Amino acid sequence: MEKKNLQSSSVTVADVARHAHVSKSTAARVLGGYGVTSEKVRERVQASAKALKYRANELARSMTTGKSKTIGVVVGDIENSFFGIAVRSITDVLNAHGFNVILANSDENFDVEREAVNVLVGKQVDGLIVAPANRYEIAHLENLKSLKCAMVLFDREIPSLNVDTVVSDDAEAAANATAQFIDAGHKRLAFVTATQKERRSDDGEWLIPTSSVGRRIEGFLSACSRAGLKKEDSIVVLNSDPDKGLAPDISNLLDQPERPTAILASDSHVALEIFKQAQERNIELPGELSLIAFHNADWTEVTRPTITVIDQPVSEMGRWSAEQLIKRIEGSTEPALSQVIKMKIINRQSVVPPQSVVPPK
Amino acid sequence: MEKKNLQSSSVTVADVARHAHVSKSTAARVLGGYGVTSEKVRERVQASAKALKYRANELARSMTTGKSKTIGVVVGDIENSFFGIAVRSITDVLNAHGFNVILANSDENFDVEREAVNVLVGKQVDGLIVAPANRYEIAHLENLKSLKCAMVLFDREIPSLNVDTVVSDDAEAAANATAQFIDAGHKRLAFVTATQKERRSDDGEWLIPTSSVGRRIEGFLSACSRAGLKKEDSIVVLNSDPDKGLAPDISNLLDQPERPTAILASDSHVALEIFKQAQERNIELPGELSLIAFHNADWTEVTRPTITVIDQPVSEMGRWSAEQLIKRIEGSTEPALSQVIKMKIINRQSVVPPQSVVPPK
DNA sequence: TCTTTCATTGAGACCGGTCTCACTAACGAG
DNA sequence: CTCGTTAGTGAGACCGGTCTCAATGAAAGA
Repeated sequence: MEKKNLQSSSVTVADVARHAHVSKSTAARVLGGYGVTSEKVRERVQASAKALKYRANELARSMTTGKSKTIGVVVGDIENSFFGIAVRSITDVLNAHGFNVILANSDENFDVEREAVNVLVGKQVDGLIVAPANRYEIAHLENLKSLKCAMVLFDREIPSLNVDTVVSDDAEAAANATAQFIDAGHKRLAFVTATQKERRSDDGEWLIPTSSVGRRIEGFLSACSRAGLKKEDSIVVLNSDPDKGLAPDISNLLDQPERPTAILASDSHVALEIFKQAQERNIELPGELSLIAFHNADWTEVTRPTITVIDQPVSEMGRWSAEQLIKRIEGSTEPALSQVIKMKIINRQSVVPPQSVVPPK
Repeated sequence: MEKKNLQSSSVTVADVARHAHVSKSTAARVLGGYGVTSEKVRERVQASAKALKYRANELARSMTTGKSKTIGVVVGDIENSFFGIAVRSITDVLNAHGFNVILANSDENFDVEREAVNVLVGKQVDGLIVAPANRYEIAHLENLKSLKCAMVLFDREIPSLNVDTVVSDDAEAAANATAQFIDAGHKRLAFVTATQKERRSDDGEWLIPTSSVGRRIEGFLSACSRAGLKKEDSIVVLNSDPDKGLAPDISNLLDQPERPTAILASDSHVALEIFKQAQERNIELPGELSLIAFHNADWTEVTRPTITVIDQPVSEMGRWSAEQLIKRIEGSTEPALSQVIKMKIINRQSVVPPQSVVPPK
């Protein structure tokens, strides 16, 4: 009553101990829930804690235990519903196991990602779930292996890292969707993504930094060549100028004299932009343009036509990554797992044979 | 070379100091970037730090400084694009100022929210941005006022808390949208939200826990009564069974013999469900049913008809909340601000006079 | 040459918990 | 009655940083 005129600054174990007339050690045992204490003392300490409105300082706790009960999650862009759903399922699983999530957006920029990873490691996260923006820039992730920080890659693989990874079967799904176009009679196809290509590799080729997109392109191209399509009839549209966004590239694609009759969109944002621009140009869907989109976005069921999509089991991927991370944190030492979750095509109305081969009724 | 056979456990200032042949204090000064050090020593310490791959332990740093450089953000559901955008803009601002974000989903459940807030405070966050799920349950937030933890309310106000708050002008915008329906000749209107009503208050009335939704309903009802609409012609549809979701409630609404001719949807999810169910029932939009939705979701531009929306400046709200929080953390003591950000209606094609008053051409 | 000043450094307390270890008292066994 | 065992407690080191304060030594002024 005469002491403690400090305004509000936090109440510590020592304060509670003093109030309950026990040693700091004993109060800590009660409040920390470890060791042994007598019934009598326990009640007394708890009463004091309540009276003083004691709150444990988790930072101090983490300092000594070495466990922060915090996980870093690094995604491309939380605004994107793909990552929104992923983060949701990840946090649900982690929270259920007593972990909290520090969220970081890489903006699909490698430098931002590296910085984010460093900060998170500095904050002593127990683990990381990362959707790496660039499969060719992996030094910052490689460094983690020497630390006690668990890691799971989400949606994008980096085989050389040899670390737990969950992806969907991007190449196969893209190939299947492409085959569906080809089976319907399409001869000029495009794959459209908002990803940019990057620095030439040693052998002079352009590289796709985002592994999932890269694999989709592989699938698309292999299905095209398997069907004997000419190279110039299997168009891959990338983002040519990040400042302007993808819209100009889609304009170019739709305005070219021999525009494709079928497009595979790498995500729902891309599909929406294609849909919008087709409407503006009075390009009739699906008659003049067939469309398949990755990601079963909610709105793809209400457009006319409804849109055939490749449904990514995002929640399942999120859940797997979180559960696997927890296993690692709990000490699992099994060899790195690579989980591939199958996608399935949901057939709706946006794929039909190209107009030219269908005689008008 | 003879010591330090510890496998990988972290390198500390003391280790660096030893390696550089200086005291712990001096090494700490260099690595922490405070105090004064000579050029020579600085270089030597930095070289040692690099050689040993030193990484600062931010937890330890936070312990002594009392600043964790971490902010807790509690939203209803990150899967919802409204919150997705909000979190994005919040993290952008905070990251730019050196803060990290711990994300928590309340699922619009008060108990979850309270628990989340407690955990975050335990983790010594420097501040909190909260979208409180229940404006009548505020004890957990009131407690924070005695702590050194800054707070800003996002999208939902609790006047009695007297804390910085950013909201949009929900009542006014709802009233304007409703007036637009009425001006077009509609006489039977509905407001639809996924929120549930809750425990009767003392005077026997049902309460809407989500402040923003509550204010929208107020605006809707006051515009209705101002226009002289009968009470039974101003329908408010709430979620009657959280387990089943809102779909059955929308079914009921659309299947009733005298269904409304215009609906105001409280968010884009609700609007999508209404749109979908109207399509299933061959209810023609906008002829048989006019629709206005809160939130300018990307897909509202590609449906047929395109949907008139109330555009919420979500990013601006997010930015404001983050900037205001930073001001508080930096010590601002100005009286609590209440920022109201105006929404504006984006007129598209989904509002027309009701079919019965328009003679078919 | 002696004192003063200032820049630089080192020693050690501290943050708020956890945890090891020693100590006490009570109990049952021999 | 003495000894070993054990439940319960307290003292104090420790985690990895920050920060205060005193000590050192060289340069500058007298």
